Amino acid sequence: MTTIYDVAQRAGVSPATVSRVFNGTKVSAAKEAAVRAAAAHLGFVPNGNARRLRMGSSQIIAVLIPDIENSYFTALTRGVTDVARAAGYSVMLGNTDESPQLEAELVSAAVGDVAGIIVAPTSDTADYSLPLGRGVPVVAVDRDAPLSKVDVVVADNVAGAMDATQRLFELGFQRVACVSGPEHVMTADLRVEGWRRAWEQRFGGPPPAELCRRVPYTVDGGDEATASLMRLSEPPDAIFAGNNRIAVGAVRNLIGVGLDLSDFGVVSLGELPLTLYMPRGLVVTHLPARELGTRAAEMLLERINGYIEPPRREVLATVVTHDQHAFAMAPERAATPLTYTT
Amino acid sequence: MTTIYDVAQRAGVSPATVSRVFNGTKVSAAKEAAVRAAAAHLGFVPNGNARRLRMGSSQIIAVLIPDIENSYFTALTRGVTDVARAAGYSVMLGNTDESPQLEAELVSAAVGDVAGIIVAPTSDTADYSLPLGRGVPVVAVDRDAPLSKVDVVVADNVAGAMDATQRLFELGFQRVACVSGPEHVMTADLRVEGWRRAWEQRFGGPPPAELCRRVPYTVDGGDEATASLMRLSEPPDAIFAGNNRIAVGAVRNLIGVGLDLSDFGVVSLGELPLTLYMPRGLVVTHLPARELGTRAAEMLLERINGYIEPPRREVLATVVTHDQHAFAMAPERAATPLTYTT
DNA sequence: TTGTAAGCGTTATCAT
DNA sequence: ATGATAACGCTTACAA
Repeated sequence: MTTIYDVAQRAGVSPATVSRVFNGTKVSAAKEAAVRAAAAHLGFVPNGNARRLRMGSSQIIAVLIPDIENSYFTALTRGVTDVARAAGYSVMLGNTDESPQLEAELVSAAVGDVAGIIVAPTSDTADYSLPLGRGVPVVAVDRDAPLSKVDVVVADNVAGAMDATQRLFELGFQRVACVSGPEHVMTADLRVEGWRRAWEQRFGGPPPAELCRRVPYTVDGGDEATASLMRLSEPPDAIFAGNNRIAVGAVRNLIGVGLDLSDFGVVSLGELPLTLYMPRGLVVTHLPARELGTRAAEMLLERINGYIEPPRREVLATVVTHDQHAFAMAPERAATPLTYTT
Repeated sequence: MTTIYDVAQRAGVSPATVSRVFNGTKVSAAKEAAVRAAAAHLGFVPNGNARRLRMGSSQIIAVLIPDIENSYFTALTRGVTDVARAAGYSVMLGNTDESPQLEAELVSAAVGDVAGIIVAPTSDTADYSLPLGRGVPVVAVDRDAPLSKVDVVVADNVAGAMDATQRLFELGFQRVACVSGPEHVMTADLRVEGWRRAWEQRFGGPPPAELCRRVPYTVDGGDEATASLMRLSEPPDAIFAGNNRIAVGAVRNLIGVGLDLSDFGVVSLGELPLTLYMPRGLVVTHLPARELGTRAAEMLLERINGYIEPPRREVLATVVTHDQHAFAMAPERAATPLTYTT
C-alpha cells in the first residue's frame, strides 16, 4: 500500500508536504506538481481510516430505515445522499426491517464508524443514548423518538390523515374504515388519530372501534385487514390506508373480490411508485419523502459541525407535489384528478 | 471519548486485556467480567477507525448503483445488505445517477474506506484499476465491466429479451418495436440484441432500424420514444420495453392517447414495484434482482477473504418468480396470467 | 514555505 | 493468562 511517505520520497519532499497538497494547504506550485505527479505515478489514495483516526471525525453518516424496498424510504434516502454528498459525506445504509432489536444492533455497529446517524425509529421506545453519549449526533426522521433528546423531522401525519379522511367524506362516503401500521409505530398511531378526528368532526362522535385495524406496513397486511373489514356485518364503504403498501393490499383485495373502486373509496397516505394506473376512486396524499431526507441531513450536518442548541422538531406539511408517475390514469379521469394534497 | 485505556484503568487490567475481551481471545473469567463492567459503565465503544487502521481491513463494502429510486436496484441492494450483514459488514451506498463521471468520483472516494466494491457500471468503458491496484476487490453487477478484470454477476439479458419478444410474437403481434436504454450501457445493448434475434428468428431477417429506440432508463424516455414510434407511417403493434421505467412510460403514453392495451402488446423486462393493476396485455419478465445482489456480495466476500483465481462471470437466469405485487389484475385475467418468465 | 515529530486508539508481538 | 510496546498512515503544532 502506498503511503504519503512513498509519495514524499519519490517527490523529494517531506510527508507533511504531501499531506498539505491533499488538504489544500499552501504549498509552492513546483512542489505541488511534483507531489501530484508522484502520487499519480504510484496510484496513491489517502488512507481514510488513518485520516479519520487522526482527525477524530468520520465523513460518513448512517441512514437507518425500516424498509429499503419501499419507495417512500428510498426517496427519503435519496434526499439524504444528495445533501451528504454535497457536503463531502458518504452514506452508510442500514435496513432495520421494522425491528427494534435489529435497529439497536445497527446503531451500535454504526457508532464508532460514523459522524452522525439519521434513523427512522422502529419503535416509540427507541433509545439513542449510546451514540449520543459518544458524541455522535442523531436525527430522527419520519417518526419521533420521544425517549431521546434528538432533532426530529416528521411529516404532519395527523393533518395528512385527517385531510385524507375528510376527502373521503366529501366524496360522499359514510363509513370510512382505517387500516394503519403497527402499534407503537409513531406514524401509524398519528394516522389513526387523524382518521379519528375527521370522523369526530363529521359525526360528532368517535368512530366504531371495529373499523380501525392495525397491521404491519405491508401489502399482505392491507389485504388481510381489508378482507376482515369486508366481513363485518356492517362493512365500510371506504378505507383510509396508513401507507402505500397497505393501500396496494387494500386495492388488491377489493379488486380480487370484484369491487369497482368508483363505488368504494380508498385513500393512500403516501405516494405509489411507478404507478401505471390510478384506479378510479383511489385518492393519494403525497408525503414529502425526499424533503424529509434533505432536512434531516441538513440538521444532522449542523449538529456534526457543532450546533448545540436544544433539540428541534420540524413538521413538514404534506405538500402539493404532482406525482410524475401518478397521472397515467385514463384521459377522462386526468381532467379531474382525484389526487389530493393537503 | 472513552478508550481502552480508560476501561483498562477502571477494570484494573492492561489495555491489551481489554482489547482481548473485545476480540474473543482467551481471558480469565474474572478479568473479563471486570472489563465488561467497566466498559458498560463508561459507555465504551471501540473506535472503528483505529481498529481498521491497525488491522488494515475495513468491514465496509460499497454499493454503487445508478438509481436508488428504481425498485430493481433497491432489491439488488437489499440482497447485498442481507449477505453483508450476516458476515459482519456494513454497506455504504452510492448513487451514480447513470453518470460515468459521478461513478468514478464515488469509486475513488470509496477506495481507502472500504474492503470491497460492488458496482453496476454506468458505462462499458468503466475502469476499476484504481481500487484493484489498491487491493480493493470489485464485483460488477447487473452489467459487465469489460475493461477491468473483475468478477461479474449479470442476468441473462439476451435470453430474457429474446424470450419476452418472442412471447409478443406468439401472442400474435407482428411489428414489435424496441425501446431500450442508452448506448454503451451494457444491459441496454444486450436487450436490443435479444429483441433483434427474436425478430430474425421470426422473420428470417433483421428488424427495421426505425423500430428500435435508445433512450434514458426513465419513464419520460419510454413515453417519448413511444410517442415517436406511434408517429411512424407504419407504427408498431407492440413494444418491448428495456426496463421497468421505460415500460411505465410506454404504457402511460399509450393510455394517454386512448389505446386499449388488449390490442397492443407491451412487455417489460424487469418487474414493476407495488403494482396496483397489470393492464391487460402487459407482459412482465422478472429479473432476479435480489439474487444478483446476494451473489455479488458472496463473490466479493470471497475476494476479500483472499480468493485469487481468475475473474468469474456468472449469468443468472431470469427466474420464475411470481411477483407478489403483480397479480392484482382483474379476476378473469388472473386465471390466465400473462406474466411471463424465462 | 517546508520539515520534524508527536500522537490519534487500536491490535499484535514479544516477553513474563 | 497477562502486560509493555511498537506499529498502522495520517494531520498538525512547532521549528526552522
